[in-house]
Order: sequence, then C-alpha cells, then structure tokens
Amino acid sequence: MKEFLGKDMRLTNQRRIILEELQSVSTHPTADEVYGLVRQKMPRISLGTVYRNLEVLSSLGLVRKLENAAGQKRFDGDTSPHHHIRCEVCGKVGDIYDAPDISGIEKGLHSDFQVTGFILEFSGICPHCQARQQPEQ
Amino acid sequence: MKEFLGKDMRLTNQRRIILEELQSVSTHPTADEVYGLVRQKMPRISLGTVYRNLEVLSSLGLVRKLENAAGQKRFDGDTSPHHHIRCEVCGKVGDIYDAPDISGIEKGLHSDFQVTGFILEFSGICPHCQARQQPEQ
DNA sequence: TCAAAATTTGATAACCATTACTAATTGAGC
DNA sequence: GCTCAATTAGTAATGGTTATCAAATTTTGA
Ligand SMILES: [Mn+2]
Ligand SMILES: [Mn+2]
Ligand SMILES: [Zn+2]
Ligand SMILES: [Zn+2]
Repeated sequence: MKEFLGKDMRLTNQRRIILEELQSVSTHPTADEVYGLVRQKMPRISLGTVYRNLEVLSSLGLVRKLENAAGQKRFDGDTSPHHHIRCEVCGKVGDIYDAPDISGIEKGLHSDFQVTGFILEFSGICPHCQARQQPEQ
Repeated sequence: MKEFLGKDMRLTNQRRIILEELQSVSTHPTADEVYGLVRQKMPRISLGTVYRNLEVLSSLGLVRKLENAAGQKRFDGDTSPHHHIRCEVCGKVGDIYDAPDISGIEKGLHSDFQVTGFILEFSGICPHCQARQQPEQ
C-alpha cells in the first residue's frame, strides 16, 4: 500500500486497517459499517477518521466509491472492473461480473456536454428481501 | 392531471403548479430550484409542500426523480424514455436521447439477486464548466 | 345548506449522513 | 531520540430531506 501513497502521506495503522477490512469483505459496506468492522481491530478509531480515509483511499484508486444511486455511499475493496446491482428494498449491493460489454457506448452521443464516461447499475431484489416479500404461495 | 390522481387525492393548486413549472423547464431542477420557480406564481408556498408533492408526483409517474448520493435529488418533468448526463464539476444534468438501445441487457445475468432493471447514466462536463476549465490555450 | 370528516398546507422542528474544526498524537526523515 | 508536518479523536456544524401538527381547504352526505 505504501507505494500508492503520495510523498507527503503517511501509512498510519488506521489507513492500513481500513483498507484491509474493506478488502476482506464483499458486502460493499457503508462508511458506518466500515467503522463497525475496523473497531473490532482498533476500538478507539473515530468515525471521522474512517470517512476521511475512505475518501483518501478512493481518490488514490485503492477502493471504489459507489455513489450513483439513492441512499448512503458504499465502498468496495475490489477495484477490478465489474458492475453492481442494488436491492430496491434494502439498498444492499451485489456484484455483476458477466454483463455484456458496452464500453464505447458514450462515443458519438449528441450532447453539448463533453462526454467522459458512464455508469451502468442494475437494480433488483436481494435474496434476503426475496424471502421476506413472498412468504406465502 | 386529475385522471392520474388516486381516488383519495385532491388536485390542489400547489400540486398543479409544481407539475406545470417542472414541465416548463428542461434543467432537471433540485427541489429547492422547483421551490424558486413555483414561488414566482405562488409566493406563499412552503418548501415542505414542494418536497411532499414532488414525491407524490414521482410515485404517480408524472415526473421522474433522479437520485444520486453525490448530490441533491433532481426532478424531470419529461417522462419520455431518455438517459441523462451529469456534470462532474457542478452536478448539472443534461438529456441524452440518442444512446444505443441496450434494453434487455439485464436478462441472463449471473446473480443471486432477482434482476429487475438498470440505469445507464453518463458523466461529463457541461458547457459552462468547459469554458471555466480551459481559460487559456 | 351546513356540519362533520378527510386531505392538504405552511411553519417549524427533527433527523442523519457527511464534513469541518481543533488540540493532541504520531509517523518518518534526519 | 528530535523535530515537525500529517493525522487523529472527539465533537460541533452543515445541509438536504423528512416528520410533525395545528390551521386551512375541500369533500361528503344527511
Ligand atoms: Mn463490487
Ligand atoms: Mn431529462
Ligand atoms: Zn434487500
Ligand atoms: Zn458543470
């Protein structure tokens, strides 16, 4: 991790553990949930430190910040290219690795904006909420 | 508009003017900006009434609600199918009417979620911010 | 026609995720 | 180890949104 930090940035225990915990789960936790995870290893860390470092890590490209839908921001320790699906009921986020490749779809659009990219996000219902929603029949 | 309201819902002046104002612009205003527009016609309306009715109108399908964790919600009086592009600098939203059709892309994905749909949103830089960002050369 | 019931409003308070502030602490180069 | 800028813990502030509720408005129906 050290090699990714800028020259005036320090590798603190807080920073290292936040990244490690985020990389150890596949749940796309919110900042608050990351806080819960990290406190098991480092009980005196503050929520502000978690927010601050999630922002630092995402601007360094070490984590992905998911902010293109309703609800709280979520964070992803998996920076490999993949899409996400968000539960319409509870907001939980899952991974989609096999979506058709639509790269380049942003080229040649008619817009006065300078187009730089796109985000494709799926919506659905997570296993837990499926079970809750059809209890009968 | 009356025909779209539920049987226990009333067509108030507030409700009608909010929809009319939203349909009269193509700027995808925030709730606060809708409040500003509506107050020109109805100076004593409250911000809470604007929020409440934007929610009602969007649940009836009369307006589109554009949610994003990166900023404020925005509202669209144009319910015809089209995509959006968001300015990375200022958050302004524009329309994209000529994106390639990717409907059906959500079918056959490998996920334990029940997949119901998708959102494709473009990102870019709006004309105003383009002018501000490259002042030289 | 008129009073009771239902809905909606305006005003304001509460909420809550996130950011800002600041004195104390600490990582890293010398 | 010493120095000092970067970082932290703790807490306050922010800001968009939602909740609350008495008053106003509209509908119902006797
Ligand atoms: Mn992911
Ligand atoms: Mn639009
Ligand atoms: Zn769910
Ligand atoms: Zn812009």
